[in-house]
Amino acid sequence: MLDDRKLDVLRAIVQDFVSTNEPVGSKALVERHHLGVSPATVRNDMAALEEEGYIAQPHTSAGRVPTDKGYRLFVDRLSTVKPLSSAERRAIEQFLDGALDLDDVVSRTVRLLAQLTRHVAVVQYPILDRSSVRHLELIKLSDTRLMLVLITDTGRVEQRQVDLPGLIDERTVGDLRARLNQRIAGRPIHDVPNDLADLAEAEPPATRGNASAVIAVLLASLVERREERVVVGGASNLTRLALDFPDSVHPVLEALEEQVVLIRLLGEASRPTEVTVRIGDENPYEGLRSTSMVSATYGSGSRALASLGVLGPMRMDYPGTMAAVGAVARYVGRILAES
Amino acid sequence: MLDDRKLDVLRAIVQDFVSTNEPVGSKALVERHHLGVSPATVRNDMAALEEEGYIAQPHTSAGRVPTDKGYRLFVDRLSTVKPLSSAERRAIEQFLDGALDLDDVVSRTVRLLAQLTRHVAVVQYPILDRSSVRHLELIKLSDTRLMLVLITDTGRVEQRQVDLPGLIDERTVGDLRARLNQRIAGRPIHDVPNDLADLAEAEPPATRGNASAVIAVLLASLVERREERVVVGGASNLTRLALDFPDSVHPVLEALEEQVVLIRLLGEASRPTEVTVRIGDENPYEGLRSTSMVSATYGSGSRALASLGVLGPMRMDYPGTMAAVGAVARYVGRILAES
DNA sequence: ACTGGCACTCGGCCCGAAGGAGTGCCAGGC
DNA sequence: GCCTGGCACTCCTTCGGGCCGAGTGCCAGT
Repeated sequence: MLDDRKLDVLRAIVQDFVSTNEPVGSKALVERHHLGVSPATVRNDMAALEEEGYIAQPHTSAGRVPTDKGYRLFVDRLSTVKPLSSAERRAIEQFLDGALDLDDVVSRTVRLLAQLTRHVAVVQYPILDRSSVRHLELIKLSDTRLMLVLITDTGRVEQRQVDLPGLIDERTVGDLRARLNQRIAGRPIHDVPNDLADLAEAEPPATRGNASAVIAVLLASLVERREERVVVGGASNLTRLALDFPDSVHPVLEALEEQVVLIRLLGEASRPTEVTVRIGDENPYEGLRSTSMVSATYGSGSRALASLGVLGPMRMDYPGTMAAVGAVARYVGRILAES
Repeated sequence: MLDDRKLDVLRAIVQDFVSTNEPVGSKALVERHHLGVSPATVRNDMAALEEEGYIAQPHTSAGRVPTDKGYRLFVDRLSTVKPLSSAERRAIEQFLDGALDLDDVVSRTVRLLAQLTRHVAVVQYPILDRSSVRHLELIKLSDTRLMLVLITDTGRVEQRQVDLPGLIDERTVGDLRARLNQRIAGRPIHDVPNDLADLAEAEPPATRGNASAVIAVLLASLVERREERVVVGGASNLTRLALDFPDSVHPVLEALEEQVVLIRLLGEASRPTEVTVRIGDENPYEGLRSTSMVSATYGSGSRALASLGVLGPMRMDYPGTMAAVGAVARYVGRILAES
């Protein structure tokens, strides 16, 4: 049905359309790519490709434009990996190497991705549930109030205030801190609820109320932020390519403000370091029907921590973008593993 | 020069233009506002206002549009404070009351402001330099490595890793922690460098190297982030009003990504709770020449912590926006004072 | 000092013509 | 049987001209 030449034609159409943003015609195609056949032949192939739904005409007497399905085929079978230039490699290292803490890693990564791909970048914080406890700190604010600070091995810091049912002194705070850390330091957050299940009961009656209050707040903090955080950057890249969004960029910008949507999009990415592409109507969210998202999961070692990616028009340089997103994801994973 | 009626005319022009986004003519003016004079008279007034630079014509035979100077006069002398509706008041309380920690306060504030004003919201984190130390925590990661966590009274948490020149044990870490906190807990960050100036020297020789390393990192962390953090939200409001930006929204979006620009804009706001308006070309930044920023400083008590505000087209509802920004700033200040 | 009247200006919109890119199809050649 | 050159056709885009109407500035009159 689709012989090699037809696939070549499709590839050429995608490449030309991506670079010119204009429907590409048969004549222009044979001029710019050495297909070895005449425009008339190409026209026949195009008709076949259109029949199969890989390309479409904006109107009669216009050239062809790839459809979502066409881009999909291109990404799956027709594109070759484009290695990063050494300049890009260097940019990644220089950009990320001086990061001070997790916030800094994330914000630098967003800027880096946006600059590298010239699209909108989206970076998710390491998912709490996939991290481990590094340390739990209790700070006495007053006789009935503590501040609880949870630090994870990925560098996330969560803090909460705890109102205690009874009075507490420094000594007891210290004891409680020691006991809690003994139980949960180094443990996956996922297991913490279990680890602490019986701790309050084992506590001497005098301090049991306070201990329970602390544990309750701690456990609550682990689920509250289950809706994880994402950071977005490079939104001005949208307006640079405004022509590519038929219904204007407004719905896209709106989608970018819906954390939930972004998290869901990123969340569906696959295995660590593998790059996922979601094209046009493969997108679950209405406002993103004319966009593509290229994402990858980053992690330290074999542990997937969270995902990052970029969002752009369907007409994008898939090989280049995929290479950049993949490289950044790998590098971020490495940095987080080190710290 | 500008008698009362001319000012009335200017006020009417601003109000009409803000609500219709069309140059307003003399006839429409007398119809919609009971000025008590004929269109011809209004035309004379308009000519005078144009002479003085308060209004302008997009082209001959078009109505008049306020200039930057016209908006300025309107804001300074012609607008009356618009009290918030009770629904808005309630929205502010409901939105901000459940905030868990500082990150949460900031992100909720951004969303609240964007929703309330329907413009782009910008919120700055409390400036480190204006906060005080609540607690400094040292966590031993390995024999030569500590994590340093600084918690301020405004809820900011800064963390850094410290590589030590020598070995260290838990006991020494505890001692150092205690000594540091004794010196700086409760102190304004501003004074910390002074407070710690002689601490390293007073340290016993055996631990002096490590103590110096910790102090160095701590002091560095206080200046590194001197470029303070801001959070932006509601960018989709820009495209909703795309018509209002002659050169498209692109430069505005770009400016929004320049943290430095935003910080500078916010930083020039005035005294706590007072609302500042910067209109069009009063803006120091090129890309924001066709926007207005309404900002206010928030603080706890009399202490100014940082600023927040919204950015929108010059054609905005100044009284309403100013009221909203002011109210939110006051409320945020109150919340931070409580915690 | 205000008003009604009037000539004038100029952008927006509609329309039709010209131009051009691209297609589909067909008949002929390798 | 597949490819090619040729040709008629479609339809978007661009451009120019003419009409319309909103709005102005000015002037003479009250």
